[in-house]
This record gives sequence, C-alpha cells and structure tokens, in this order.
Amino acid sequence: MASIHDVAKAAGVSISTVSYALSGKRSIGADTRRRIDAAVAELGYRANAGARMLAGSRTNILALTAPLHEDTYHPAHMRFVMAVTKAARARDYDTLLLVQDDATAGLERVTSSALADGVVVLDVDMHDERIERLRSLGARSVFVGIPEDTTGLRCVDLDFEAAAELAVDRLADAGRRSIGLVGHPEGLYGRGSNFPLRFRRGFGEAVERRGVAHAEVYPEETRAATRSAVATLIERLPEFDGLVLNCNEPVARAILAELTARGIDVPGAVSVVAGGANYSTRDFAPPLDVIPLIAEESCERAVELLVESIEHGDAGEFVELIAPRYVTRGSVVARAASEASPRTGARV
Amino acid sequence: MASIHDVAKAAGVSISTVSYALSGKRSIGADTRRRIDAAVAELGYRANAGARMLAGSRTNILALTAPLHEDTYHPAHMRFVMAVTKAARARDYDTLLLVQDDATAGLERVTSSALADGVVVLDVDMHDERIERLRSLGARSVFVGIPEDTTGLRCVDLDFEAAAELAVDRLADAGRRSIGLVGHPEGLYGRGSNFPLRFRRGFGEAVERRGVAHAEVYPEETRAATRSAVATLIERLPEFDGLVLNCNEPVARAILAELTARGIDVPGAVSVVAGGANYSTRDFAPPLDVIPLIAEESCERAVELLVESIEHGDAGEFVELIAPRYVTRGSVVARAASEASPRTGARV
DNA sequence: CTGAAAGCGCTTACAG
DNA sequence: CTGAAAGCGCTTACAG
Repeated sequence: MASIHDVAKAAGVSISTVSYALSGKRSIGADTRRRIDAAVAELGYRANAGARMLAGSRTNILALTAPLHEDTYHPAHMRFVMAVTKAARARDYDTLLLVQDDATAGLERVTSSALADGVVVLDVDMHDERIERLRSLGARSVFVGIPEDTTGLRCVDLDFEAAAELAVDRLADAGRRSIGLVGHPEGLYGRGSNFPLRFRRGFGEAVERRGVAHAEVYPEETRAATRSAVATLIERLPEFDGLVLNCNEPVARAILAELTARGIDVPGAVSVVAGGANYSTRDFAPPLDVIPLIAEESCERAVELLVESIEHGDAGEFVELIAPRYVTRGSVVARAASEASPRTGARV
Repeated sequence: MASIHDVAKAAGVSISTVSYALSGKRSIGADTRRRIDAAVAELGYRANAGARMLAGSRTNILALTAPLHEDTYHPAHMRFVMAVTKAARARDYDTLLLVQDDATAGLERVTSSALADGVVVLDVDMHDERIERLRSLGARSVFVGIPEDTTGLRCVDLDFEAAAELAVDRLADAGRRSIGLVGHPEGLYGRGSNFPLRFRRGFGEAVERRGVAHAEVYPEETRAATRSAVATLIERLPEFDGLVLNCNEPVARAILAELTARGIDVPGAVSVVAGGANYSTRDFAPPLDVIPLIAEESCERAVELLVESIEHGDAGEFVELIAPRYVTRGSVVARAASEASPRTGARV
C-alpha cells in the first residue's frame, strides 16, 4: 500500500504539501496540484485511516446505537439505520453499528477509545439507560427521539404531539365529533418507547381541547386483534365518525380492511388520518390523508447537527422538533349536513 | 483522556509493560499486573483506537456490505446484519455498515485506507459486482452466499440445494407424488439473487430424480397473488399432494390460509415442508416441518473464518456449505393406502 | 505557495 | 520478567 511518502516522492514535493493538497486546507500551486493528483491516481493512494485518526484526532466515524426490541418493526428500523448511514456518508463519515447486548458497554468502548467522533441514538425510550451513560462519558451525541428529561441532551424528532393534534384538528374541522385512535401495541407504551407516548399525549390533549368524544385501542399485529379493535371503537363510540391511525402499516391496512368488511364507508361515514406514518398511504383503498414520519428528514438533521458539533466544537443542548406536514389524499371529508344535525343535537 | 503514559507512570512501569499486560502477549509479574490493573481502573484508561491501528496494523473493524433491494425482506435482512455484528463483537471486532450507493466505492475506501481488516458480504447475487472489486483490491472477505463463480472466494452458506432435495425427498418418501413449490417473487430470480436460484435448482433436480409430478409458482406478497398461486398449483397438479415452501413468512402464512380456505387438509391431503425458512413455523396452523435457515449459524461461521484469516494470515479459497437440518413438526404424513393406490395406478 | 519537523499514542522487535 | 527506543503514517503549527 502506497504511503504519503511515496506520493510525495513521485510528485517531487514534501509530505506536508501532499497532506494539504488532499485536505484542501491551504492553497496549492496549480502545477504542484497536478503532479500530486497524478501521483495519487498512479499509486492508488489512500490515506491510512489509523494514522489519520491519530494525527488528526478525528476518526470520521459515527457510532449508531439502534437496539432491536421484540416489538421492533423491522422495515421502519432499517429505514432509520440506513438513513443515518447515508447521511453520515454524505458528510464523509462512516457508521459503526452497536449491538444491543453491547448498548452501554459499546458506547463506553467506542467513545473512550476515540473510535467514534460521536453517537447517533435511535429508538429512544422515555427513560433510556443510554442517556446516563452518554452524559457521564461526556460523549458527543444526538438523539433521534425525545426522552422525558432532555437536560443536557441534543434531540431531533418529528413533533409527534403536534402531529396528533393536527390529525384531530383536521377531523374536528371536518365536523367529526367522535374520534378513535388506533395506536401501537400496548407493550411499546409500557416499555416507554417515546414517540407513541408523545403521539398519544397529543391526541389526548387535542380531543380534550376540541371537546370531541374519543376512544383508544392498541391492537397487536394479528387479524383477530385488529378486528376486535374496530369492534371496540364502534362499541365505545356510538357515533364513531373519525379515526386517527398511529400504528404500523400492516395494522393500518388491516383496520381499513375491517372497516370495509363491516360496510363502513371511508371517508363518508368515518374519515381517517394516518399520523406519524413511516409508510406510504398512496396505494391504500382509499388513499389516506397522512402526516408522514420521514426517516431521512430527522436522521439527516441529526447527523448534520452532530457533524457540525464535531467539526466546530459547539456544545449546547437543544430539542429540535420537526413540524408536522399534512398531506391530503381525500380520506377526510366534511360530515354531510343531514347527518351532522341530529348527532350534534344528541350531544348537546 | 488518559494515555498509556499516564498508566505507566501511575503503575511505576514502562509503557511497553503496560501494553504487554493489556494485550497479554507476554507474561507479567503478579504484582506488576496488579498495579497496572489498578491504574487502568483508576484512570479509566482505554487504548486509543487510532494509535492501535497505526502501530498494530490491525483495526479490529469489519466492514459489512448488505445492500437493500426493493424486494428485500427486512426482518430477515436485519437478522443477518445483527448476527454478523454480534459474531464480530464476540471476537472483539466492530462492524462498519456500508450503504448501497457506496457499495463498490465503499469497499475500496475502507479497504485501501486500512479502515477495515476484512469484509463480510451479504445478499450475494449470482453475478455480484462486489466480487470483482474485492478480487482486484485483494481484500480479505467472506461471502455469506454462493455466487456462480467462486474462484478465489471464501463462501459460507446453508446448502440450499441440499435443503430443497431434502424437502422433496421427505415428501416423496411419504408417498407424495405431485409436489408444488412456492418460491419467492419472480424479481428475485431475475436479479440473480443466489439462494432462491440454488433452492430452485435443488428442487428441480430432486423432483426429476424422484420422478414426481411438479409445478412451481412465484407469488408476490399480496393476497391476490397467493390466492392465484394456490389455484395455479391445483390446476397444474391434478393430484396435488405435496408442497415445498421457499418464500417469506407472510407468503407462507397466506398460502396455508388459502389451502385451509379451500378445505384442503394439511397434512392429510397436502403435506407441507418449509425449506430454507428464516422464520419459525412452530405457531403455524398446523406447525410445519421445516429446514431452517439460521442467520446466526452462517454469519457466525463466516465471521469466525474471516477473523481467523485476519489473525493467522491464512488465505485460500473455499466454499463451505452448511448441511440442512430437518425439523419434524407433523406437517408431512404418509399418504393413506386407500388414496395412494388409484393415483399410483393412474400414473403408471 | 512550500518544507522540515514535532508529535499523535500505541506495538513490537531488540536487549538485558 | 521488564525497559528503552524505533517506527507505524499521518496532521499541523512553525518558518520562510
């Protein structure tokens, strides 16, 4: 493997000139540059990573901690992992994958050995053991997700509370007065997974504020569970006319199928919005209004902020909430006046 | 961050002694060792990764190339990625994730810069562009999967051909004379994905050898597709009595559901085996006989072989096929004699 | 615009 | 069983 000395010799310059030419950290004469470029190409030179880390005190490696849980929805998980990796590469960083068993010990290892310049934290729980570890290590990190106590942390995420509120508002604005929420399986909430909890909180506040009837169900991803979830909503909401989905794609599809099977017209009888959805609702029947959760968006921003802090040394804590966007596809329509009157009357 | 000098000073020894004590590469006096351990604990010392790479000419990092395709089945993909990462950690290696866009350039980068000691290649295609790249780079690598031309390569994988043959043999031994294959979606084969092709090849050879009637279908993961796949099998196999599944879990479940919906008794009328399955068939109705594909098995072996070659410098090519294991769960039963006679007669 | 040189923090022959 | 020292291949003040 060619070293910087070989390049310098071939180009007839000093190694420092080669280094500067490659890093672009000072201006280089046109002719010198040409000779260096030629030598680099000729020799297939590539700076040794270890030497660079040692001399430059930067590794250009980000650690990624993304624990798998029993209830992990793999397609979404993968999308986030890939989004981080791609965003990192776009900024010339590589990504080191930390496994679960190794979650805390791994953070210590890659951080104390200066293997990674920073850490991206995915699948954040409300009370996440990685928080304390990262704090005590004084490691640079960015969380994709918002834990309960964000003191001293740097967090980025979709504003799930606002997303839930936006979903409810759109339904309420369309005259819907009796709104169901299909959430994730119970286990997720019990485990303290942060975004379902935040979405639920936003939902609760919005239905309260709008004074609409509401009910919540948390089905597992089985046919039986989604079926009984719809039954429960119908039972608990005698005038069931609006539905917010904050669940995974298979469940969302199953819920829609069940509504259809029961002869419930979407969007006429029940209008539907998917909130914080990590999937496309375009090919649903009917296509659903959606407040999308775009992995690329939060991950790119997280990596951007992390890299900035690495390269410019800025510290400081923050919570950056990405404003929800509402995409209309026709699954929310105003209640027909004929229907609206008696119900409104009934509620007064 | 404490350096090795700090530890040496605190322990009252030279830095080389600290280094040797930590690496275990030479024997250390009991008392010296105690003082060093104490100093390490006290200072929270951890060897600088860059310095180690540079001086030791080993990085303890493995690169992992696992491209995502449109047809990637994420749960299985994730299982392999995690299995590699865990196996690597067990041997004190970290794993660098290479993204798709970066597939070939990334190999060049981590390899030429000596960032990674070796490469684990997942999702191998029959004609994979990464092969040539790795060959020309002279990089240490192990493939999990068997491409068409394995010259100069080191490959590990479940023996999918033998798995398919084993599945057919068990069905044929049970008197099944008319065997269907449910494969993956067509696209996978067209793309040259290696294991579905190998499984199909093994199936073709086995049905030929056993002289049984056969038909193959390749449904997409939609309800309509699985439904029509079953219809096709019934149409093409008038005496349809055996079925080999080499598809993903959702399709397998849907196929079984469709058989049940048609009133076809499993295993009586049609006996079923899942071959090369990356999922559990225990909670299927009925539970299926299965020849499992265990990510941990092939990935651990691949990492083991790669690490060995890194640490002992052994080169050499090989293809290591993991023998299929047959797990009985009761979904294959002998044809009833009363049924067998007329059909056998019909075939003669 | 360019070079000589120190130094990053380890590992590993070499020596005793 | 232990130490002094060379050297891994870069980056970056320092100097001109």
